[in-house]
Amino acid sequence: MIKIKFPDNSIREYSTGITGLEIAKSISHSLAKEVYSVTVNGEVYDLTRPIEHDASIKFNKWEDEEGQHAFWHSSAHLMAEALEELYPGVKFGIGPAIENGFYYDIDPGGRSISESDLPAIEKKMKELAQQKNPYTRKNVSKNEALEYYSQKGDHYKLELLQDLDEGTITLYTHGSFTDLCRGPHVPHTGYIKAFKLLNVAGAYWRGDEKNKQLTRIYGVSFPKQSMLEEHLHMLEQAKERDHRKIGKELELFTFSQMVGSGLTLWLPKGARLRESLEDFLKKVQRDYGYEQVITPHIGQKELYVLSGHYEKYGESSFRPISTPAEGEEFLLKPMNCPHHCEIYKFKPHSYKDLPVRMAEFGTVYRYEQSGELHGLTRVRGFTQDDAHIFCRPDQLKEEFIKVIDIIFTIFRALDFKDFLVQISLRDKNDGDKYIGSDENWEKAEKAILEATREKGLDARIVYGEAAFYGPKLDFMVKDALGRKWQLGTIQVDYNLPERFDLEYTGADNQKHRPVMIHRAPFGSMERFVAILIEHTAGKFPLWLAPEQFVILPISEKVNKYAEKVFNFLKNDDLRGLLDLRSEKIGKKIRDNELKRIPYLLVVGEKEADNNTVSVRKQGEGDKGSMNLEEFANFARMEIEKAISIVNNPVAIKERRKET
RNA sequence: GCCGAUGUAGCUCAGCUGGUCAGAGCAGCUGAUUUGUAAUCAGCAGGUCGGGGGUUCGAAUCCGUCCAUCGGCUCCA
Repeated sequence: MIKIKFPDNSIREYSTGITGLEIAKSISHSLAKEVYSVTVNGEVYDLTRPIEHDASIKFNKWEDEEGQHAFWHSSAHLMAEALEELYPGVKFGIGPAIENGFYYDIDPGGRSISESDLPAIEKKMKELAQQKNPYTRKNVSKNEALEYYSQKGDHYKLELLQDLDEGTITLYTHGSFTDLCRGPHVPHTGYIKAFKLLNVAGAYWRGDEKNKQLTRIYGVSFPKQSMLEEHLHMLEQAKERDHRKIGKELELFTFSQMVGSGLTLWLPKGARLRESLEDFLKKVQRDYGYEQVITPHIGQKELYVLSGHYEKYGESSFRPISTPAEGEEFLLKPMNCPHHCEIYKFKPHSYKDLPVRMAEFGTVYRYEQSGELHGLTRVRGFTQDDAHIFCRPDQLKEEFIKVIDIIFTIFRALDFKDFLVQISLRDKNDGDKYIGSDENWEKAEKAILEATREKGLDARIVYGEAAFYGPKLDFMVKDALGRKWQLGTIQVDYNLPERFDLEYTGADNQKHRPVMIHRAPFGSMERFVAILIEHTAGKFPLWLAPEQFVILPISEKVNKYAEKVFNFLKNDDLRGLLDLRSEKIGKKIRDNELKRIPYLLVVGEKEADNNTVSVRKQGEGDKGSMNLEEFANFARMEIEKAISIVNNPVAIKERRKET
């Protein structure tokens, strides 16, 4: 007999060699139907794998990552079996469960598999699933495994086997298919009731472009058909929110073959949106003691050789621009920091001047590979909401806190409620990788940790993820569909001050090296606008909407009054339109709703008589009537409420010092 | 860059196996309509079917090439 301990600390006795599934059944049949794997003393087991010793166990249901993982991984194997039956001789790479489903990398030999082949594969999978073939686990010696795969002629699996240790190797078999696999799997293929193969893509073996390209088939599966349908619906919704689609519909931006791919053309409405974001951040930054600077789009090649960026971006990016002068070369700037360092060097600095905070919406150019381009999120020219803070080491923590405040202000204004924070520190065992003294690193890391703690951030700390030039703090937001996006970043840099020989004079009348902080709360305007579009589905908050209101006269008889309302509101600093078309009111409402204009103001004879507007809010319908001043105030309040700055005592103190 | 797919009017798309196949809806223009909370009606105009080649008596339709766009290119057996 063995003792099994459950998560609630209760203990039950079972006979040795009992399986997870049998234990689950002994508790209740409904439980047994809901579990997909079982964690035994921290190791995830198949439900059908015997438990030989006393153990603490935890059942993994669909809600548990380990449960989903086993389910999707089993689905990948099911697909592999189908592929082997349909395409005899196919070779297999890896087939893991991923965040939202699974994939398998295969080498189909001379054949090519395209999306049109997926239905046939799905059909075969369905057939194999209905056979309810058990997934059986077998411990094998390395030699046995090597022999199996050399016989099969699958050199990918043989390569994988090279890296595995004797005694840890297991094979899983279901139906006619055997795969080298760590497991765990669900008991049999019949568990996989609902699935869909989503797309086919090329993927390099082991992710290395020097290796052969395999065919990757992505899929997703669920224990119930309804769950699959829900998931597919979610994917549909994501498609509907695609910033490229909405960007076109709302006339925000476009690309032109003539101008070049990856080079954004901001249309008037998109430019207005971007401008509102920039104005907002400029205002916030002014309050936090930043100074705007403006620097050119190109710089001498030597500048980037000095900064080290030439090494990183020079060869693989836009080629240097040569001039009629012998040996003179310029580079499109891939980063703003070298320019800002030169501004810092314009005059000597005292410790009393620091920190110096320099901000610029600086446009940079990097040559992304053609296949990497993607809407606004991956482009070849983009504008960073960049700033560099040059400060003393003892000011790091306070500066971090202020940047965090700025980022919070933005998140609040834009309604990003869910976000994750990651602190990337150095790996102390890998000291050679990093530039800067131990003492400085110590200080910087401590500053970040304290700043995040003081701000009450629940940050994930990752060792070894720091850049070679300094530790960093990253923010990731979750959008309305729960997708994660990397946004703002704050990075400490010891490297550039060194390379540019930046200095300040300390209280001791000695020269000291300032520390630099790079930070970009939005990241880049292009990427951020893309995220914002997908987050809001194009229904921007009032302060950002390119058109904030539209006046809809019921008939020509009230056009004069409509114009009066329009002029009144425009004078009140609101942006809007006047829809004088001779369409019926229903049509005007529909068209303007589709343009996602926040407020539709219907005016007819009734409104003209009373000096009012009938307010209709985008997506919400009729809100009743208001008089003109009332509506203007109402709109102004809504905007102010959104973009008011988080009250911050540090910022206020700073402002006083500067006046 | 690589693998696969796609590329027809401003937009969304139809056009199967090559022979009235150059179409529809929306948008645009013109006219009628003067309208009360998500599409009023009619007419007109719009494309050398991504570019440039080839096969063919004949190509949007087949082949190869270039360009662009889309899905991807380690979340490790």
